Amino acid sequence: MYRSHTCGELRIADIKKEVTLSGWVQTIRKFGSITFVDIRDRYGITQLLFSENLNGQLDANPLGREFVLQVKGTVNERSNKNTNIPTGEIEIAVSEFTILNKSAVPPFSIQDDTDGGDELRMKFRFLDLRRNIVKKNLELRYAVGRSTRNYLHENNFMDIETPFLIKSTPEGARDFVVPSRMNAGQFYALPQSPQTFKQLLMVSGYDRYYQIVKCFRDEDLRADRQPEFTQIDCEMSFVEQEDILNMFEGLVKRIFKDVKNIDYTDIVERMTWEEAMWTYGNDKPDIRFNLKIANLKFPLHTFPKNAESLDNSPLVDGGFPLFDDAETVLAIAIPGCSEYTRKQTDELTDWVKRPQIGMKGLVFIKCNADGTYKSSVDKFYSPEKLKAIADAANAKAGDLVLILAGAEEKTRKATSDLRMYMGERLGLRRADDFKLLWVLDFPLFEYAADDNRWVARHHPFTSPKPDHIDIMINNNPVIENAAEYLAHPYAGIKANAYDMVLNGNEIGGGSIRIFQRALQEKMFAALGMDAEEQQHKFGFLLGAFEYGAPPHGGLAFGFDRLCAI
RNA sequence: GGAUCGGUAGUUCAGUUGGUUAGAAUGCCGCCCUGUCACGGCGGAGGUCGCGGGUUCGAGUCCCGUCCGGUCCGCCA
Repeated sequence: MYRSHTCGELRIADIKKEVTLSGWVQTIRKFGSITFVDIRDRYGITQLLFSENLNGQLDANPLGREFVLQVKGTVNERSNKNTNIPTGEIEIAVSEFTILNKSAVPPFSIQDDTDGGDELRMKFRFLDLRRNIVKKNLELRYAVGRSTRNYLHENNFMDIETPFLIKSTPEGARDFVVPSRMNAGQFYALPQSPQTFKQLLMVSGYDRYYQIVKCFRDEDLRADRQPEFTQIDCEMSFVEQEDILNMFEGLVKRIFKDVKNIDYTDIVERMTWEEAMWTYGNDKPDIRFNLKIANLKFPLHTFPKNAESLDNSPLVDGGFPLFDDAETVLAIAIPGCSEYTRKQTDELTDWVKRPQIGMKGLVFIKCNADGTYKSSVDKFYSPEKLKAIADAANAKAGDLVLILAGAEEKTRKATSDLRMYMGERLGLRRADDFKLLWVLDFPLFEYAADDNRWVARHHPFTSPKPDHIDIMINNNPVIENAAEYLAHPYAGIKANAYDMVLNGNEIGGGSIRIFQRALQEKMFAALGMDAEEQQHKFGFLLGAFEYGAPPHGGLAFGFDRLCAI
């Protein structure tokens, strides 16, 4: 852990040189008249050797760990004293030293493999930041930012700052607010994203804009979500979806090259949102591994629309009440796991029953190597039927078929989680493997059952697919019966919106925007805003659209998440 | 707002069915060791068991309340 091959910028070639250096002392080991001290500076850790006559002076100082030392000395080549073989490392034989400052005993060990817990390290963040591993993260973040700026600059994007103390545009997350001194009782909002500003910049003719910018959303935390985060925010004019996809997969490939020296030469895969939900149960699938989901019963509302009728379902004749009553039955064939023991299948059952997943149980079919089938539902199904189900799940001999049944949304999410868990368990989610994916054609609207109204899935400035605009304009958004919202025309309207997914993480998303006042008004109306409210909240944008707003679109990457991955 | 797990030495944690003086590792302090590098050896200091109340002959352990932290759901245009 403390081994170093360099000292500052010194190399083996610098042996015998006289040097001066300063740093934090991390460990001290004494052997009679010799003392070894590991000193850490911005380049790494180097060992100092204090000889007999200096030892006393060092000894005379009651030193805590992590005090600051400046030393003068000579660079030595380190060797194994028994064999006299050089180790390829260097050390400084100290001739003179000054203690620049002393330190209290640190509350945790300042090493890569620290004993400090999260809370303690955050309290003493300034000590945590001394750790090499944390410094490496900041360096990586800097490199990603630099690479981004270089790429966007070379592609004629311009970095333009937008204001932080702004008018609240309440839609979506809760705003952070700042009290105004000038207008007592009134508040500024902090931007949730520079969305409307960058659209105004497009109207102004700055047709390639970007900004690496802080955004603020006053929502509860998650492991990968913070109230204050950074976006790579971009917007372009006179473009279509295809232009955006090409430009920004170029950015991510460039970051891979600059930061990790990875040549991402594969074609970035694309799939529609419906396909992603159907095949992976998730709008941000990890496509590093297969384990696709088979839909044994009801589809995600008619997708794929004309592929197979429900009569072809292996479950159509019934026989097992749990499946017969379920809205959705989903299966995953796990290759080569038919030999799972009772203990292992029980483990999986317990896993899906955890509160986080919340399923009541797990049905499995073992597709034995000899062509027979053994399942947890043997008493409900004939061997022929089991074979039909296994075939529908694309299982081969030697596979284990896992089946979940229940309400559509919950079951699909649980199956998706189970897929990720099995991928992890089988070692298919390799950390050195990177797979990019565009998910396209998201629904424009989402139904908020609590409020009995439509909300924008992406944001209210997102343009519908061109051939869906008519549907939107010619239908009333009001739903009479909440239970039948899926029959409403709005449920089928797709957006010109896209997400970039990396290894199962949403790293960026965006859309082609609405740029005509009439359509934007229709969109606001569909979300339940009357003319007065529209004018009050978004009058500035609607007004701007009247002055020759160009077609435009863009996207934003989650900078922190991208760096984390 | 809801569910769930946790809080014990500086730190990371163990602590059985409620039962003697609450332990380990590491860190810290002292002594020993002339090439260590997760050094080694010997010794020592270090605890309001988050806080408050209750049950009991007896509470780190059981119950109630409360505070703090993690994870998940809601939420995240």
